[in-house]
Amino acid sequence: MGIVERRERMKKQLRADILKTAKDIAREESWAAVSIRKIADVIEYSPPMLYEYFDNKDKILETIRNDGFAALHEELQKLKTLYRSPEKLLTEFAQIQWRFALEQTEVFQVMFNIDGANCLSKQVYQAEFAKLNTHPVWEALAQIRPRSADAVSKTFYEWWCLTYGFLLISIVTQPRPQLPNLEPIFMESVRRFVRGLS
Amino acid sequence: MGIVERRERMKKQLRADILKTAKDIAREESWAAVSIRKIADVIEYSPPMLYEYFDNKDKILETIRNDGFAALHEELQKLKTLYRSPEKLLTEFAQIQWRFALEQTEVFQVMFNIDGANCLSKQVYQAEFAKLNTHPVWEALAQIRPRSADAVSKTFYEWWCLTYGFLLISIVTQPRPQLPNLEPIFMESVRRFVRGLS
DNA sequence: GTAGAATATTTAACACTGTAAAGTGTTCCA
DNA sequence: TGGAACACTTTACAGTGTTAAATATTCTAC
Repeated sequence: MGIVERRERMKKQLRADILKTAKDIAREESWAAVSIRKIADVIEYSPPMLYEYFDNKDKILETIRNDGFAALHEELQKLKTLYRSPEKLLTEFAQIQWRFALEQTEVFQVMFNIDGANCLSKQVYQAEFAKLNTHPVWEALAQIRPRSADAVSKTFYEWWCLTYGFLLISIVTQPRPQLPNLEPIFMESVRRFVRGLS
Repeated sequence: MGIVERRERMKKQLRADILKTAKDIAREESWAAVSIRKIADVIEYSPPMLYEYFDNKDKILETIRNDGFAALHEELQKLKTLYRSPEKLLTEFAQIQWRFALEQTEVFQVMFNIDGANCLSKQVYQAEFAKLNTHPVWEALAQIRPRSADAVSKTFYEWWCLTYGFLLISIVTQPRPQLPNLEPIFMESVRRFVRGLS
């Protein structure tokens, strides 16, 4: 009775292929160039086949967006087990965010709707700001400077804007030969922010 | 001989109408919903007529983007005559940026390629980072903490990422009605940045 | 092993999109 | 008044997301 299992496995594989192909095209061309027909062409199926796996194009992007946030969350959980110092956790996570934006720019573009990536489903942001007090970054901030939950949440939002905002601007305004090495500037900003907390 | 002048005037008007209509549609629906045909419909001309005024759709967005940056530059020049204190200039400008992003969100979206606004022509960013030492914000930063030109330019980039990054994240992640609550957090971040300079 | 049901997949079509070429008016000057 | 210049529209093409219908394939039951 391994037949249904094999089918299930192939379905999962094809679904993953769709997502990968979308990202590949976006990386090599741009998100504006990503079309259902082009993806179908690469995975060697007819366009309507994609609708067996995703309700519509937007859901494809939504999946990539959610996966992106999930991947960062995973990294964050790893860091939590690695470092006891909340300051260290924050700067290390910022470093990971930088690498992620650099190495998987096309995913980052979807996560924040920039440069042609346009995904209507935005409920992932609400999720990011729900149950804040269990978020490792929130915990780290509270640990560094214990205050009311609301005050910590404010700082959390500042952190969010500082790190992701920096990356967004850096990606969108690229290429920018005048300021070649932005990573040190980014990390310096982050460290100053962390220092300024206590 | 007022005929050619009248024609010239009407051409200019129509050009402005195209830009305004694009922004109107973007504001009421989204940038994804802005199409040549829809604009043509509103200004009551056939679609190809638009190509007498703009080479293509991208040029329309590019114009809106450039106009947006130009508008902010103008405000900045005004501030320069109003305030002697560089700290005051910076915080006041941040306030203006906030209001601009709030009141002309659709222009802001084009300026930074977010939420469906997708404009390929990015040379305005290069222009923003060229001749930095004449930029009022650069001057203010240099005045507060005089250092090497490179060091000031670094700080300028941090300022840019802080303010615009904050606004980008706020626009992208928040459903509109919640945005006003964030202004104090934004301004607080800006003031802390300015304080940290000296 | 074959009929029929269930799945898997494709073909064809619709209503959109940006844009170019060709055609039609309309205005103006000699 | 004829013809050039200009203003503008019609038509068309290749592309988009998406749906319904048609077809091919696989599996199940006899």
